[in-house]
Amino acid sequence: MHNKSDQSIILWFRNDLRLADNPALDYASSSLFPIIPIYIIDENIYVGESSKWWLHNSLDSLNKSLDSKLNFFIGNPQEIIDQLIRENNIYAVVWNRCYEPATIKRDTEIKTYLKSKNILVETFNSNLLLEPQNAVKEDQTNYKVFTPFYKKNYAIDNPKIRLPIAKPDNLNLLKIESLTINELSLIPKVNWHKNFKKFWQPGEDNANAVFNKFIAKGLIGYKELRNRADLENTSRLSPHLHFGEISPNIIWSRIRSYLEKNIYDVDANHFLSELVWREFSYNLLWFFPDLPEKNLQKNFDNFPWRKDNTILIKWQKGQTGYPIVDAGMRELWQTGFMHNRVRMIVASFLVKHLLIDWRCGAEWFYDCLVDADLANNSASWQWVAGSGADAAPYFRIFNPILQGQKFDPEGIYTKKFVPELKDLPIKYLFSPWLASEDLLSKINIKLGVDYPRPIIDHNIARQRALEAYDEVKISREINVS
DNA sequence: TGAAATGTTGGGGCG
DNA sequence: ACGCCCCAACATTTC
Repeated sequence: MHNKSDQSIILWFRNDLRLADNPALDYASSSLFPIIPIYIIDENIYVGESSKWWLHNSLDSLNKSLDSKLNFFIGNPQEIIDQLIRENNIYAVVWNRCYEPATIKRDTEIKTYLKSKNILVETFNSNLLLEPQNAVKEDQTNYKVFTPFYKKNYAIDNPKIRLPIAKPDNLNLLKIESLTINELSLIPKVNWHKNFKKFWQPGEDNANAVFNKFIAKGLIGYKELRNRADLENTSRLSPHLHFGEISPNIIWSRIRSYLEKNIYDVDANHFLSELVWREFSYNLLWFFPDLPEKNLQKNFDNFPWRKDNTILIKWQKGQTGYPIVDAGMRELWQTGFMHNRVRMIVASFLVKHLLIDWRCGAEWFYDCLVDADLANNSASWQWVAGSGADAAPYFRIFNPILQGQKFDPEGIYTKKFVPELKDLPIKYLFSPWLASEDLLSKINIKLGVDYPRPIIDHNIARQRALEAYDEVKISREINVS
């Protein structure tokens, strides 16, 4: 039998790779037992390629903040933890909760198992302002429309939204036999991500620096300018949030104090509403675990998607012939990220112009985005497709020419990622096929050679999409009657 | 968190 | 001076 004085506590890090405002860490540290911090690569849970790059760097950063005492493992978490409790005198296992269907199932089983072994298990909310069960309607069912969800649950002074917890000091950490970070083999072998480090610096300190920069430079004018692809008014916090390098509570409380100066500040309020969209996505995924695979609205099950891999690949590679679409897809490939407005444009283009299943787009995004997040990605794709909650109406078809003109008015963003068009006057930048042969040859562009002709005519695609969506309308009428 | 088609209005050119 | 047409400019409706 172990002595009580030998006991230690296992702190299982997951999507909470930070020290500040980390309830599980706070609990472990207050327990006064030595902490064995662990991270497990669960090979049964799919992580996108860009996310792996981020994860490696974020873990590296966390490990440094933990005096290089983070213990890495690969395999089945239950087996790994089981071995740890057999080899060590473990008082408790603690973690912060995750909300993806596969993770919920896994964690529930582990919790049951550990309890059967008489090991104390404590879990916490570190990742959401309100957990899904705590943001339901009076009849206990979940919200399907964003605005009431937001208004009823996310008043700025809602006492149910926890204030951030300070970072504990004097951590007593135990290093045990485990893998090195490089043995996790997270860095993808193909070096397409070689430039990511120019755009992104993972880790808690960097997350806070990005947030500070946003408050100082991006927040004023945010409501309108967040849509401008050529400006830097978006927060770019999404990957930091996904991996838990910063908590939504830290963001919430900071903006809350900002609002004390002017509670009606439209920019700060709009920024908070975007944070609540994240909560809404998690809520939807919680109550509809099939969200990543199945249409939330069943009448979309009969939608006549086109299966055309050649077209899909052209979209993925940024070769559609619509410069704003191609710029976005190339930004994604080169940087692991895409501006939010442009995400909507390329998604609408795939689903409505090309009539390709939103799941194909979601899969590509999930693999390419450093901020890939099952809840946000699934909910947002369904929103664009029209099959989701509070979705974009089927008839809202973005015109990729007008969207380019509106949200990249000088073409700076587009020309950055589609440099072959850098000399094309703004008048034709978003519709190069309208430029004269003469003009095109002056700037050394031959359409179809140096830059593709449009993959499909906008007006034809628009008509075709409206007709396809008619079938959804008809099947809805059948479902209703 | 649209875009296009259609409708309305009002000023100016012109017979 | 008047009515008619044209057509921006704006508003409304429809997809």
